[in-house]
Formats: sequence, C-alpha cells, structure tokens
Amino acid sequence: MHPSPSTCQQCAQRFNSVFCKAREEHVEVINDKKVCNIYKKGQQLFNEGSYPFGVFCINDGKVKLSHQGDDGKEQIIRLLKAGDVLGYRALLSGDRYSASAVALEDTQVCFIPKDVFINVLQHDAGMAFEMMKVLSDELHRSEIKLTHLAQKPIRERLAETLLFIKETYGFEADGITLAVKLSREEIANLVGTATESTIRLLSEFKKDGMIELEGKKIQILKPKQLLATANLQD
Amino acid sequence: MHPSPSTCQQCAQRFNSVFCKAREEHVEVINDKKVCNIYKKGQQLFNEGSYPFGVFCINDGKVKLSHQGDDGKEQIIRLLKAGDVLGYRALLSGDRYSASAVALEDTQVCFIPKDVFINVLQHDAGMAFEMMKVLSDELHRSEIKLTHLAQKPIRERLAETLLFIKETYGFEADGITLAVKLSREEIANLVGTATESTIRLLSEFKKDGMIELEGKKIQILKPKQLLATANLQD
DNA sequence: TTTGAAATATGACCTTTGTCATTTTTTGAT
DNA sequence: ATCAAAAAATGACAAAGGTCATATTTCAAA
Repeated sequence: MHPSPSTCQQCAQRFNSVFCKAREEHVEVINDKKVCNIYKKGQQLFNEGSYPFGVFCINDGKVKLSHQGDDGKEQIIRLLKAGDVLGYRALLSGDRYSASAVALEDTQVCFIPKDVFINVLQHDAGMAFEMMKVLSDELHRSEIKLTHLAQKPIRERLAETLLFIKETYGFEADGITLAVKLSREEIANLVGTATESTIRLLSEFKKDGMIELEGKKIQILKPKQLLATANLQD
Repeated sequence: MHPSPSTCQQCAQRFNSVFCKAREEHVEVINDKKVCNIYKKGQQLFNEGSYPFGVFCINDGKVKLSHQGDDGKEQIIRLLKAGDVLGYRALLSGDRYSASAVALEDTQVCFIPKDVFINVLQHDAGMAFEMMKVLSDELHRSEIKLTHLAQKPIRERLAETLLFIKETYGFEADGITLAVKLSREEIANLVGTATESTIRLLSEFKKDGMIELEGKKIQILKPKQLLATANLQD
C-alpha cells in the first residue's frame, strides 16, 4: 500500500479521474474537506439500502460494486480501481444505495462529503461535464452487458469477462497474470451464472490452452483465442 | 396526433422533461434552434453506428430504443414517451450511437442541435443537474435489469416487463388495456428471451386469468397477481 | 373481397445451464 | 505443522428455455 498523498492537488489520480477538469480552487475545497481511509480486504465501503453522505474516490486498491439479487445471489455490476469514483449514482438520483461496495484488497479511499461534491458540481461546468461523461460511459457499458446477458452463451460471456478484468486491472509484472484475485464465485457473479458452470468452463479454457490456473491466479496464455471465444463485434 | 406546439415555452412537456429546471433564457435559445418533425410508425430517428448531431425530445408519441445483438437479434433497452429526451448518451460520451431509435406509433419530435444543447448544459447548472439525474436514473434501471436478467426466470421477467410497460405508457381509457401496441417479438426483445417463449407464457398468463389477449392489445385483469408473479423485492 | 405475407400459436425435441452430491484442494488460524 | 473450514473441482441429473417444424390467424395491399 502506497502512503497516503498529502493533498488532492498532488494526488497521482487527479488527472485520471472525474476531477481532471475541475478548477484549482475547487480541488482545494475538496482537499480541505476530504477524509482519507484505508479499507481492509473484504471491508465494506457502503451497503445497499443505506443513505449516501458523499462520494468515495479510490486512491489505491480495488473495489467491487454489487447488487444483492432477490434470492440473495450477488451480481457484480462494476469493478473499480485507482482514480475511480463511486457512490455518485445514488447521490445524484437522490436514492439510497442500490449496490454495496466491498474492497477486493487493502484499499485507500478518500471520502468527499455530499454538500462539497454537489457544490463543486454546481459551480464547475468542466467537472459537471466530466461527471456526465462518466455516467454516460457507465450507462453504455451497462446496456451492452445487458444485451450480452440476454443473448450470448456463458462460454462467450466468461471469455468476455476475463478480457474485461484484464482491461480494468491489467496484468502483473509477468505480463500474463491478471492483477486481481477473485474467487470462482465472484467471477460467476460477474458473468451472471452459476459458480459450477464458471469452474467447468475455466477448466475447459485451461484444457484448450487459452489460460493457466494456479489457485486464484489466472494467466492469459492466448489473448487472441480468448477474444475469438468472446465473439465480440464492437 | 396533437398539433405541434408553437414554442418550447408553451410545450406541454416542458416541466415534465430534463428541461424542467432550465432557465427561461436558455429555453428561448433552444426554442429558436429546435426543429420539429413527425416520424411515422416504424420510422427511425437514428441508427446504431452513426454520429449524433443533437438530441431528440419527444413531444407526443412513443419510441423504442434498441441494440442490435451480434447475431442480429434486437434487444430493446428503453421505451420512451412524451417528455423524454433521447440521443444524449452518445452525445455526452462523444461516441457514435450504440442503439437505434424507432417510432412505435406516429410521433412528434423536436430536434435540438448538439452545440445548442451542450452550450445550455454548460451554462445552466440546474439543467446540468437534471441531466445527471436522468443519467443516474437510467443507469440504475439498467443495472437492476441486468441483475434480473442474470438471476430471474423468464416467467418473472415477463410479468415484470408487462408491469414496466404499464408504468411507462399506462392504460387506455378503459383502465385495463396497455396503451401501446407491441408485437410478441418486441415484448420478447424487451424481456430478453425467444419469441416463442414469450408467446407461450402470455398464453399461460391468460389461462391463469391474469391478462386478456386480443391481437396486440393486452389487458391486465389481475395486477396484484401479476405483481406477485414478477416477484419483485424493491 | 381476396389473397399472400407476416404474425401468432403450438407441439416435439434438444441443448444449455443449473442443482445437488461428493470429493479434493486450498487456506488461514491455532 | 496441524486441522477445520472454505473453496474448487467433478459427476450425475433435472429443469429451463431455445430451436425447428408446422399450423392457424391476422392484416394490409391489390
């Protein structure tokens, strides 16, 4: 875990986040009011059903955002990394949280109180635009996933999910190992399928030589073949 | 079809849309630059893959927004009615359209050029906020649907879809007939299933006395039972 | 009104995927 | 290092839902 940055102004994620277009004066206000915290792996940042008091900005680490299905089954709807903001959906809609956020590893997070965030959004058109862009991109992602969930077989969706994890978190130093540890169940909850189906298909992918499995470590051996398996058009 | 309103200022949908919080001066600008049009049933407002030149505001009528799946199967991702704006997602993301919009009946639409819309958003914090709220609400809806698609059986999803259609378009004067005509295939593409499965389940719902079918007209006879069938928790 | 195409309906069947049971492996706490 | 609990793996089976074939009905154009 890297040491906490002293200020938002010097934060490594500043220009890698929704705040990239925010004016200096507003970044100062945010810096004054922010509260930084470290969440241990497995700790919850917020919980479905409770009211938002602000937004969270990830400085370092990884977080999953998930819905609780009616039968208690988790559906992971987003994976977040350094520079990502979360908690804005409920805040902007004026709702309770409709999803829970849990740290996937020890994660350093800054909390920005609701009124500060809203106030900056109201007075900084650049940042407001950036926020709209973030929302639009998420909406796009969600709608594409929705279509694939409705129309594609699990095999394709699992391949797509592995590539998505790669896009989000990248590889470790070796250049082939996915830089995040997820349980088979979590991968299943990302794909939207039963854990056993995911385990079976991962074994098949391994047998086909596309990936290598070593505990929770997943290595992508043949990215092209995996991409072909995902059968993406766009 | 109602006559076109002379101005945005007097538009019946003004306070029923994303423009509800826009300042008077900005509504005037929009009014000056808008272009109104009527799209016949089945006509396309815009097509997946092309570039957006502005946003569309529905004055009267109904529109479906859908993705083309990789195998050519349609997935309907939104149903729009008077007061709804569409085309903003691609505009704000700086993308091409990722979905196509088609009129479900003769529909009166105003087109607002990109630069006008963006300019107003930049100078009107109230409207920018309203836009963020619209985006957040859509994102919420999409994520819930995603979870249900991954976790719920078709029977429940079909019941939910019928209730969703009711929420969106309401009933005809008789108070029980859904006020929109959709083909079985369109309903299937909304539910995310095969047309035959939808037809079969609609027949079952009818046999159970929950609905009545008469061509494309669908009557909701037992809303409570339908709600129970949908098995919604939230 | 006729007529042909499209939409709806229905049955038979098969594939995909989920569920349950059981074994094996991994992991973390002592 | 040991042990218990959790996670992963695997097989057998069942259920859900999709596909295909084929009526039947509806509807719009001639």
